[in-house]
Amino acid sequence: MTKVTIKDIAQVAGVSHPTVSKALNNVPGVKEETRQRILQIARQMDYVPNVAAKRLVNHKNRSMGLILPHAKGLFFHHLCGRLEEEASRRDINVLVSFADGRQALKTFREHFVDFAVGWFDPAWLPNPAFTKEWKLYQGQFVVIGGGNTELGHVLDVDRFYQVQEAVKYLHSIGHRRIAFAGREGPKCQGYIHGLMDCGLNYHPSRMIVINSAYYDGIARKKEEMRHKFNTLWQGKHRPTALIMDSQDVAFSLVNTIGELQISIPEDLSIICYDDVPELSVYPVPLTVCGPAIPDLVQRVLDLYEQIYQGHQFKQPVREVVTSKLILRDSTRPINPLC
Amino acid sequence: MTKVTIKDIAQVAGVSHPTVSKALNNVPGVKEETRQRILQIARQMDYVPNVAAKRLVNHKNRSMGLILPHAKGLFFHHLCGRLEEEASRRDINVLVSFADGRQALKTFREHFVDFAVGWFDPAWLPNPAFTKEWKLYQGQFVVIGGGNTELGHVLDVDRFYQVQEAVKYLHSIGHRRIAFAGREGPKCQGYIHGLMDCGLNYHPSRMIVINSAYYDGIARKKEEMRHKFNTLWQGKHRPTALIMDSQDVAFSLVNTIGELQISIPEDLSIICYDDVPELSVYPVPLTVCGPAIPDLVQRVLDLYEQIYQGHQFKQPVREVVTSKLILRDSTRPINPLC
DNA sequence: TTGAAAGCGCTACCAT
DNA sequence: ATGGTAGCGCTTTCAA
Repeated sequence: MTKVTIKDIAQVAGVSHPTVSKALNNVPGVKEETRQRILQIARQMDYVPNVAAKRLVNHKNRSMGLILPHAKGLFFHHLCGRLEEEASRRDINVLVSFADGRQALKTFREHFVDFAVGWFDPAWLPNPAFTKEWKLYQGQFVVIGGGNTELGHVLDVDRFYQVQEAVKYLHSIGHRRIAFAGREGPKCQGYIHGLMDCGLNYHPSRMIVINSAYYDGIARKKEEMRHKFNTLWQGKHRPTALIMDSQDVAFSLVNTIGELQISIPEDLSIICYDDVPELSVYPVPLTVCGPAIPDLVQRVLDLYEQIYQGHQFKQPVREVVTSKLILRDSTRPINPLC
Repeated sequence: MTKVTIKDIAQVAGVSHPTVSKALNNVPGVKEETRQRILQIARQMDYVPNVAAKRLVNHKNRSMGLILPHAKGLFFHHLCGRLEEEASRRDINVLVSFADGRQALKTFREHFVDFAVGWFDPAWLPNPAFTKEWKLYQGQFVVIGGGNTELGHVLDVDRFYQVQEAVKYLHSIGHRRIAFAGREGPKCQGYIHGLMDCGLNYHPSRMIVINSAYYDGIARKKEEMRHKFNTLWQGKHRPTALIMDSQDVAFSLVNTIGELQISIPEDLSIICYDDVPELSVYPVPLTVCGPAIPDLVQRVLDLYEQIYQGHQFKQPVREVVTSKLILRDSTRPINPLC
């Protein structure tokens, strides 16, 4: 099964191979009659263009790489699914890499993926190795989910604001003793500022800070949370509402809460950051905040399209994807004096 | 920012470009000293090989594509993480696609990923469109997790056997009324055959068949399960043990069980298919079966290495990755007469 | 409108 | 051990 090349077609058609190339690529400068004849012969001979040869000469393609260096949990899973779905509708190839940023970019560079979308921690800062690789990377680069960088476009997610709003909402329905569980970072800050905005005191014991990292293993994390939550609940600062900073915190903590015979929302109202479908079918459907994945995907694809069309930005895009609280059954008003 | 080629390296190193090529590819015939010097220069210049040019002369690059067309849930998440980790240790680029098989293969072809690993349903059969794309695909193709195909190598997972063993285990610790919840397929069959092997009657009402598909939404699935399980539990065939066919079934069902005030394992022993870490920190750590992700990854990488070395298989690999039950707290012996 | 020639980056082959 | 040259399949001048 020997491969058919444009030279073979040229020979059969009695023309030269550049003419075949032009005909096949709809390049003007070939008589319509000749073009049709060539097209037909190509079809008959089952010609398949050699992408390697094409790519060697010209480097454009519609593709996009998603970098998820420490993707953990369901949010990223849904993000991948949605992005693939929408991108394929627009005829864009999506490849995802779970390698660290530098390595992922290098892989994309090798494999001709010329538009990269990276999800990084809010605290992320490009290190020298990354910056170097970034400079080598010829394509466009978009950071979503935060991270401070001048290197590319940024589609940020306002964690701070969203948690702040969550606090305000809880306050508006009568809660005064509001706790928070999560890692340090913008969500944590949003919690504190939310309290201040409502004229509530921030009490350190109502802040459950999770230290264990992903690689510590899930068992360790769960143990840590159970212990800390129990201390809070038995202590004198028992809250009436709790904000959790992510879906995976909810995963461990809601169980712990159940074990302690605490009812949601009767004894404790809960709001969770991360708008993933799974949280809507918890034993009690959870009120959530955080960016809507479809919105995020839409913005990324719009940006891709602009860049693909060759639009020149005077300066990198800086945009914040907002969202609103989704009320479900895990929050309820309380008598402020109770 | 112009691209660095082997000619650029050759110039700097004061050698010819074929020598650079040999040095970079570990081809014998280059003095060790020269090789080292070239390697260092290549690193300093941030050289990235042009995979298109390599492909044009039929040369492999160390890359691997993972196809996860309908990856849902945590198992795939952990699979991605582990594969990336182990592959990067061996200097293999991993790219993952969430597109359907045909589209994913096309994407890999266009991006010169020359080893594709696809996870497909056990019932999967390549359709004509897929087969056509497969023929175009230059690289090697491995199916993991099942699917019947002659097209490539198969690293199967023995769902049937694993569930069968789970039934036998439950029987061995005294259970006689064993139920199953999941989709139709090999796991389901394994359940029935397991019962038969133990001399137990298969009773249709003890089989909770889940019909709702992924895209029906998680709420629908949970509702369906709750209803069906409740019917079983209130009926005359109330089981003492239950096998769940996947992590996402557990996700909904364990909650339902809790709502019904049923204690695990006191009232009901549970075994869940899918060996993911999350199941070890459920309110009660779950006994699980199913392939160990590290084993799966190891086998894939071994196969990759063999193929990369140019090993010619007389016939496609057909292998089954086995595993054993992991006992945790969700199963307990019962008095057979109880 | 057409085609001859050059060249993309790489490896293989055969000199030296 | 090293390098010159050819060629993979294609597109792109540029001259006819």
